[in-house]
Amino acid sequence: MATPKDLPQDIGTFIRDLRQTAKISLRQLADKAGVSNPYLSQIERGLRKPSAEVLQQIASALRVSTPAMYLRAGLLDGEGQQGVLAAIAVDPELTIAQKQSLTQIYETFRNENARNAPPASEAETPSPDAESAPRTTPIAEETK
Amino acid sequence: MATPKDLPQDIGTFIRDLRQTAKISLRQLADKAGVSNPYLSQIERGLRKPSAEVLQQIASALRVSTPAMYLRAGLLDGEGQQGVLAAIAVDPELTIAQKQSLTQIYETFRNENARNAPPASEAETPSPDAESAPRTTPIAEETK
DNA sequence: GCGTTTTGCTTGCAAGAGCTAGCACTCCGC
DNA sequence: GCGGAGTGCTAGCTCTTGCAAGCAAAACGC
Repeated sequence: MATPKDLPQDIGTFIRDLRQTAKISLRQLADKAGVSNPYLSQIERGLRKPSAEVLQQIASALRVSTPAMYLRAGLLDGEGQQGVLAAIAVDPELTIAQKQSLTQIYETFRNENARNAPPASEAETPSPDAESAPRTTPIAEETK
Repeated sequence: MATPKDLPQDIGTFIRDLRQTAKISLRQLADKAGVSNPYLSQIERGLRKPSAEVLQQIASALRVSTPAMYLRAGLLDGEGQQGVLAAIAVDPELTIAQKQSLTQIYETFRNENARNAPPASEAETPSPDAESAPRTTPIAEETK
């Protein structure tokens, strides 16, 4: 497994930024997320690499979507094409057949567009990051 | 952390099913995924609970989307309705017209499912298993 | 000043992830 | 029969994750 040193500080910094934006202490977030506060401290400082479950718990406590947290941690890709297929795959409202149909239609569309050779400049969308941030609802925790 | 015993066997069974559908041996998949074959064996039998990174590697080797794998492992929720529409909206590979078409098809499907008000017994379909499998391109590995 | 509370961090440990070395078994060709 | 190749698994090991116990410093109220 990759050592925490190989991991960009992003996820730790990301979590600390969100926490500070929400104006809650490390202990408050740890309690809310159900992880120990020393461990959360280590995560924020990049000394430990949290599992997906821990990330999920922290995301929930910070009211950030799990995929956004995973994206930041490098556990999910931010490519838009994967996003649609992924979303279709996880949609509980679709039957299997419908998922297959949508996937095929989607891929047909993409093939058409590839044939038309769309401008490369449009392929680079930094939007995933920008989307994650505004989705965070600041949590003003009262002092205990 | 939850012990593997608490984890449904689903992810291990899921991986084994996909692997067998792809007609590759445990060793071939392990090599391809970059994990040790004993460990993959343990994962398949539910004796170990793999990290998200390992799941990602296995997903890639089996040509399954990472989110689908995570979903199965309980690392992602199946909240899809928002996800699909949002993903379509941000997909850089789709034209406006295509986005509209996909959106309409998606909503038609959902309306059909809502109208059918599927019996609760049918709503719980193990078919998601079968749905994921046919989307995997069978990998016929040559014997080394 | 004091004591108390809050804050973030250090340290040592247990449990679990993931590995290597190797085993037992099956199948095949000679 | 044999050996070789392929298969899935066992066992012991190292390292990492996440924790509990506790520390040092800052903030606060008296």
